[in-house]
Formats: sequence, structure tokens, C-alpha cells
Amino acid sequence: MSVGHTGVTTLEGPQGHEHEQDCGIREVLDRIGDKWSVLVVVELAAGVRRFRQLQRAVPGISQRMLTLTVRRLERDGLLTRSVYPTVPPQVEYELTKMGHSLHTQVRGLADWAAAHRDAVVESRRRFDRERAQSELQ
Amino acid sequence: MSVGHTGVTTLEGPQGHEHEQDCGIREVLDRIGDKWSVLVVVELAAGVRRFRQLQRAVPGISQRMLTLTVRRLERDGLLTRSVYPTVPPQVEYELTKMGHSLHTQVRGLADWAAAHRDAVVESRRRFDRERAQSELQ
DNA sequence: CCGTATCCGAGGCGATACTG
DNA sequence: CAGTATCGCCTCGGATACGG
Repeated sequence: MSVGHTGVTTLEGPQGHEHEQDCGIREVLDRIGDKWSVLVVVELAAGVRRFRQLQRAVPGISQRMLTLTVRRLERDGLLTRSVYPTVPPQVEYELTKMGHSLHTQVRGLADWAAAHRDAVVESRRRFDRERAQSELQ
Repeated sequence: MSVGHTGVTTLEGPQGHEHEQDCGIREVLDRIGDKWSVLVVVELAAGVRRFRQLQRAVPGISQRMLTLTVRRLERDGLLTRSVYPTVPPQVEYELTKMGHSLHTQVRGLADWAAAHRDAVVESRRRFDRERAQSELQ
């Protein structure tokens, strides 16, 4: 894998595909299927953000993961990173047009989740209950 | 965590959230953000499938992961599992109405991916090239 | 403030072997 | 055919410390 650069744990996201038989879905998931990307996109959809702002806006994220996440999104052309050589340094992140178009799709999923959350919860409850039943014998 | 049942490694998917500050997005990702769920949903969107059929349709998936994946989707009410006590046993999986509605959203993402794949690839190329540059000094 | 480097644990997932 | 049980790798990601 040609270890040439300074070893940022790899910017390539999850990792290499191999088969490619599906549609482009695996491709998307390998991009934004990780723990934080989507949340960052959503936050940035609301407007320009600085590093700290992002970190505060996305509750559990660590500094390391925020860095990795925005770098990958930048690499994919989903956001831009603007460095202002002030003191202290200041960096602004902003969604690109493509980033916003992705956000639209993500909104779709979020809306779906909101609309079906109750049904999912109820389904799980039933499933678990019935499962508990059959375990008594 | 009340280890009561037969230990299927947990059907709860990824694992428990904790903060909940975002929208319902983390929720969706915890459901279908794993390696296989979406691919199974997509395949089932085409029609009823049996276990083997699914496994063949989703190239890299192992027997274990297919089992876990369909169980979780069933638990969430996204698909139904019908067992026919024939010999040999025969089990059919079919998307529920809710499963199909999810599929619609997933299609949206897939279409987005298809529409922007080239742009993403190009963006990466540029990013990596420029990165290689600055590494020479 | 904005990163990067290193260490390390947790668990997702694959391989394999075994039941009904 | 459909599913379960074990085992172990390997990668993601959190904690921490340091640099510009």
C-alpha cells in the first residue's frame, strides 16, 4: 500500500472495496457510513463553521476524529477548508455545492427515521417479547 | 446487560447511543450504517428471496453476517421472515412496506453517488496530488 | 486555536465447524 | 437449506500528549 506520507492513519476512509457488484451504494457507505461524517455534513449545512464550533456542535466527537472526518470530506470535495493565517490560527469549513446536494439526500433519510422511529421501536419490542416467550421453552 | 439468551453476539446492531443531540440521523446510521444491511435491503427490494439467494446476490457476505443482518432487519420491522417447514427447510425474506419506504431513500443516496462519483474521484486525485507536492518540501 | 503522533481497548466481521 | 457456536484478526475510534 505504498506507505509514503506522514501516516495519518489513512485518509481513505473505511478501506478498500474489492468486488463491486452492487450499485454505487457500498461506495456511499464507505464514504459517509462511518460514525461522524454525516453529522458533520448536517452541521455544516447550517452554515460556515470553525473547528471548535464543529466540535462543540457534534457532541461526542474527539479532536482526532473531527480532523480525520473533515479531511476526508475535503478530499472528496464535499467541503472546503479555508485557513486564515491569523494569531491564533483560524480555519473555516464550508460545504461545497456537492456537499449540499449530499445533505439533501441525508435529510431524506433523517426524515424517514423521524417518520418511522415509533414503528421501529414498537417492532423491536414485539420481536424481543416474542423471543423471550420462546425462550421459556 | 442481562445476559439471558443464547448469545447471538447481540441483535442490537452497532450499539447503544448515549447523547442524542443530533436529529434522527445517528439512529439511521446505527441501523443501516453497517456493512451489509443496505445491500440486503436493495436486493430484497427486487422481490422475495430465500437465504441462499440472498447470499449469492450479495457477493462478499458470510453466512454468519447474513443471518445477523436479516435478523436485525426483521427485528426493526423492515422485512418479514417466513419459514416453510418443508424438507429441506425453506425460508423466505420479503421487504415490508416500511422496508420499501426505506429503500426509496437508499435509492436516493445511490443515485446521488452515481451522479457524483466522477467528481469525487477527480477531487480525490487533485487532493492527493497537491498533498504529494507539499510533501516534497 | 488547530492540528498531529502514539498507544490501546472494544467489537464488527470473517473463517470454520457443527446441528436440524 | 438454514442456522448457530467459537475463535481470532483487524480496524475504528477514544485518550492522551505534544507541536505550530
